[in-house]
Amino acid sequence: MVEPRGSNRPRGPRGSRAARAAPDSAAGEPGSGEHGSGELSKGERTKERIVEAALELFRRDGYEATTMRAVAEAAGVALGNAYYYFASKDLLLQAFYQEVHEAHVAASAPVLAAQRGLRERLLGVMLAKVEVIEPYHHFSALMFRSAADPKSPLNPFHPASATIRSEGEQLFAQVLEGVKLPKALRHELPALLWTYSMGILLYWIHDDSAGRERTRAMVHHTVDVVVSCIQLAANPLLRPLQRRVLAMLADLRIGRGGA
Amino acid sequence: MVEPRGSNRPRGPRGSRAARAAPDSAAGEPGSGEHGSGELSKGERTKERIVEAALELFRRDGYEATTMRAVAEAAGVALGNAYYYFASKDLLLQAFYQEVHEAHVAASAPVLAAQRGLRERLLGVMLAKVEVIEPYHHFSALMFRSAADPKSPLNPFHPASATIRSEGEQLFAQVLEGVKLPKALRHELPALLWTYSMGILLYWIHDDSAGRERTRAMVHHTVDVVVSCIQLAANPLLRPLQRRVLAMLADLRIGRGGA
DNA sequence: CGGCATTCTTGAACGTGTTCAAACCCGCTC
DNA sequence: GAGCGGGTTTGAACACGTTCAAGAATGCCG
Repeated sequence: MVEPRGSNRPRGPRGSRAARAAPDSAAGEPGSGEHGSGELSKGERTKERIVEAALELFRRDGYEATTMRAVAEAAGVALGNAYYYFASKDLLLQAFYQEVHEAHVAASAPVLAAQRGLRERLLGVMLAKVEVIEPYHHFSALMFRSAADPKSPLNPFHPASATIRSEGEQLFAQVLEGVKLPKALRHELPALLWTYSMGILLYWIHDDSAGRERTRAMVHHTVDVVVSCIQLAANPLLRPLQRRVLAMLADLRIGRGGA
Repeated sequence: MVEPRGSNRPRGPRGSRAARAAPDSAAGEPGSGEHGSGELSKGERTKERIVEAALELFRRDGYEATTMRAVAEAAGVALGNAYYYFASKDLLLQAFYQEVHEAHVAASAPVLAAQRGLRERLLGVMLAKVEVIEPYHHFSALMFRSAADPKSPLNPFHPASATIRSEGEQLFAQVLEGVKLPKALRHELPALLWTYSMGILLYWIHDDSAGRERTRAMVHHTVDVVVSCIQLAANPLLRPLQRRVLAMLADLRIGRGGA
């Protein structure tokens, strides 16, 4: 669909190739099928080492300051080997997102267990997010840099990021669990809230206030607004507006792959 | 405020320096003060040549495929000289944005002259935007890539982009001219509409439909929604929501430099 | 064991954006 | 003219992300 990338840029001799081997995304956990070898295969162990080295260096030095050479060295492999498992440095970031997301889910669990009201649940989850990502503020800008580029596998609409995006939406679906909602919205809200959280992230990235106070304030405000909007959606006075918004969302979904 | 960038990355010998000379942003047009020499100074002419070469190559080959070496050669200067005038390749893009924005203003003029209703004016201006940027779709992603990075001078909140952003808001202020509005919003709307247009841009970037039809449809829908919201804002029933939104916006403005 | 295929690994090489110290130019004053 | 000084220009050099052809390891079948 998108042309395979190397068409305008001048190349060396013979610029073929397209998809790498990429021993990735096997069905389930390792150690399931095959001839039950004890644990991870050799390649998988190497991949693991590379991810770990990368995450550690990212955390310590930031994304830009971490070179692929440093990652390779820290993982005890040759430079080219890192590229065998991760076709680009950006792709290494995906591992990072995954980790952050899992931490976020974990941090949200207590809130979701304790609170019943929409406002409290949403607020708790959003504040948990801000909490969780705080240690990475110094380099998280990068998320958006390539996230906005349609050609980058990191943008949330790229197939490669589909899982992580849908996991994000899932979390917001949990936020809505047990909450009374206008039924026209029930379907749309998880994706909308996920988008909203991306907006907060964008604000957060630009926020250099101490302790990220401004982002926290913003979360309080916007959660109020969002919850108000959701509740107002039931009001018959707003029916025409609601119709418009739903029509827009329907169109939006045609554009993407949207499940 | 933001540390001057070269603190973690390993450097060659002596990594001092901070601000370049950058013979830029003189008060008015050239040829005003000084001993009235005919026209542009030598340096200004060189700078001009570099911009022109860059824009042409960007248009022809896209941003990534255009190398600084190619720009320099096309401008008839040495590589290093391009960096004397533009501290980075990104900064060259700014010249491009400027050009696009001026084209957008020009394309909007007829609409603003002819239409009186808010919906028509906003719709016309937004469609004009989509029209104007269409030729650059193949590489405009880059706008957002660095636009989202707080450290990049291209992000709209960076001082270096302040002028171009405020020019954008100005255009939307024109859209509102002669339109009846809830006066609480009058102040906020230009910036909000500009933000809205950025959102559309983001959609547009990801839109690979033929003739960018989907974006156009999106514009129609969202303009409807936006106009509805503005009109509803006057409704007393929504006063509490309105108050919340305004409080949020106030907070938002503290964060930025916002005029 | 000997071949063969597949997966994994290597490191040199390429092209890129960017930096820097040294030169060049040009108008000025002695 | 000689010397000075600041704006301008140069091109080599650097570090980086990425590619690639070639080589090891490993597994598999006879």
